[in-house]
Amino acid sequence: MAKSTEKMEKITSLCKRRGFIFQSSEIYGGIGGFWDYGPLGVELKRNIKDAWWRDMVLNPPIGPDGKQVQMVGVDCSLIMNPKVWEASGHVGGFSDPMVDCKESKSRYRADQITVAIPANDDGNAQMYAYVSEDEETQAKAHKALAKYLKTKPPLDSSLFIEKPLLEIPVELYNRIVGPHVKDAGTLTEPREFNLMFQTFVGALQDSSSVAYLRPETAQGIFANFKNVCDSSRVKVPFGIAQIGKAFRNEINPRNYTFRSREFEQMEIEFFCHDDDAMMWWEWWRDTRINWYTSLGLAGENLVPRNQEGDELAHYSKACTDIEYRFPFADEPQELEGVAHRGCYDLNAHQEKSGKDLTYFDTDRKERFLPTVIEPSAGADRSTLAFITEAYTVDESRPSPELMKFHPRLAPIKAAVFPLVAKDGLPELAEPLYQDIRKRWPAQFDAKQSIGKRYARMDEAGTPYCFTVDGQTKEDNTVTVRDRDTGGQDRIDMSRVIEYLEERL
RNA sequence: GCGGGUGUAGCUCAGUGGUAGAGCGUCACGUUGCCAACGUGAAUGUCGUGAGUUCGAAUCUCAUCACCCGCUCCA
Repeated sequence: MAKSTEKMEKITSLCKRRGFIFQSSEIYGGIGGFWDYGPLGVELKRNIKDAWWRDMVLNPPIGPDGKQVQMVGVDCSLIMNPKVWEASGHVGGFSDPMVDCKESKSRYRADQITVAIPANDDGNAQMYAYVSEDEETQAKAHKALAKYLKTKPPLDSSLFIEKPLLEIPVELYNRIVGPHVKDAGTLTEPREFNLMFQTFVGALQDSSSVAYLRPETAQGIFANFKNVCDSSRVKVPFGIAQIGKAFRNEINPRNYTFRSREFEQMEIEFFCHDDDAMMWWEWWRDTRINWYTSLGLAGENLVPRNQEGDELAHYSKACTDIEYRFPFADEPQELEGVAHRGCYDLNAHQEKSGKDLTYFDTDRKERFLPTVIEPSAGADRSTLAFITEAYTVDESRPSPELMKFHPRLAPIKAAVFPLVAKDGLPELAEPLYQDIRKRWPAQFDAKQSIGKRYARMDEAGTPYCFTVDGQTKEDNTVTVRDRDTGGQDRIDMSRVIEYLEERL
C-alpha cells in the first residue's frame, strides 16, 4: 500500500475516533458521497467559515486601488426558480440519457444511436447499433448485419429496418451489438447523467413542479445583483459573498470528503468595470492565496495553477485554481477557483429574465454590465486541507499523533487541568476554566494521568493547556504547555486570559 | 460507469463450518504525581445488510450497500 494511502487512512481514523468527521447515516450502512461533522469537526469548519467571512467580507485587505474593498453578504435559498439553471447553462445540454458500453468503455448519447434490425426478425435476431450520422460506425454496422444475414454487402435496404435506440425496449438490449464491439449485450440501459439533484416544489409531483437543489451558490448572488445594488448603497467595484450548501450528483464520489454530493461553498462575486477587471482578478488571486497561507496552508502543498487555452471557459479571460497536495492523489487538487468570468452570468440572466441588470457608474458617467471576478472556495475541501496539513506524526513524543491547527482554527482553544484530582487543585482550576470558557471553547479534564490528558488535547489540536499544581496554591501561578513544542512556561493565573488573547 | 480489494468492539486487527476474541481507547476504584505510567475490575458487537447452502455460517454461495486502490468521469 502506498505510504500516502496509509497516511490518509490514519487521518480518517483519527477524524472518526476524535469526532471530526463521520460517514453520514453510518448505522444504516452509510450513503455514498455524504459526510457528517462531529463535535470537533463542526467547530473546526465553523472557524474556517468564520475566518473567511471576517477576513473577506467584514474586514478585507486594502484593495489594489489603495481603497477599502466594499463587500456585503447574502444568504440565498437552496431552491430557486428553475429558469435560473436554464440561464446559467446547468439545465439542458447535460441532461441527455446516456448509454455505456461495458466492452468498449465508450459512452454514447442515447438519442444519437440508431439500430439496424433484420426485417425478418424472429425475436432472436441480432441488431446492430451505430452512431447516427457517423459513417464509419454506420458502415460497420451494415457490414456486420449483412454478414449476420449471410448476404454480401452492400446490404439490400429491404432486408432491414432502422430505429432510434430510444424506441427499442430495454429488454431487447441484450440482442444489440454496440457501435464499437463485436458481441451483443454490452450496452447498458439509457441513464440520465444530469448532475443536478431534482426535487419537487409543492405537494403535487408533476413535471411542472420540478425544481433543483442548487449546484452552486453563485447564481443566488447573480440573481440578487440588482436587489443588493438597490438596497445597500454599494458602488461598483464591490463584492457579494455567500456561504452555503450546494449539491451535485457526482458520478463517482471519492477521496473522503473531497468529492461529496452535498458540500458547502464560500463564494464571492466581485463586480467591477471591465477596464479594471484584470487588476481585480490578480488582487483576488493573491488575496486568496495569502489567506490560506496565513492560516497554515503554507509551503509546497499549496499550489496556484493558471488555467490556459482550452481549459478556460469561452467567456473567461483568466482563471487560477488554488490547489492543494492531498495525500490521496499525486496531482494537486482544487480548493478554490479564482475566475475572471467577464459579464457572462449577468448577461445570461438579463436575457433570460428580461430584466435590465446594467449598472450606471456615476463617476464614469457610463452604463455597463459589470465584469465579474469569482473567487469560489470549497468549505469542506478547505477543511480537509487544514486537517491534512495539521496532521503530524512525531515519533519522539510519547503520543506521536497531533493536530497542529492554527490557533484561530483549533476547535478547542485551551484546556485546564488540575495536576491531580485532590489536594484542592480541582477547586482552584475550576474558576480559571469558567473564566476561559466565557471567551473561547475550552475543556476541563481531571481524569487519569497528566500525560494522557496532554495527549488527548494534542489529538484534538488544542494549542494551549493550563495546569494547576501544588505551586499554584503558594504563588497563584500555573503552567502553560505549548502543543507543538511540549514546552512549558509558568505564568500568573491572572494573566491567562491575556496570554490567550495575544495568541488567538 | 469498469476492474481489483476490504468490511468482526470507539480505533487497529486476529479468528477456514461448532460458545465472539486481542491490543489500544473508554468508564470505575486504588496507587502515582508534568507528558498515552501501574494494578484491579467493568461496559461496549445487527461479525456491513439481505437471501441461500447446512443439523449448525463471522467462516461457503449469491445479491446488495459502504469504503479503499487503479481506470473513467467531473458541465
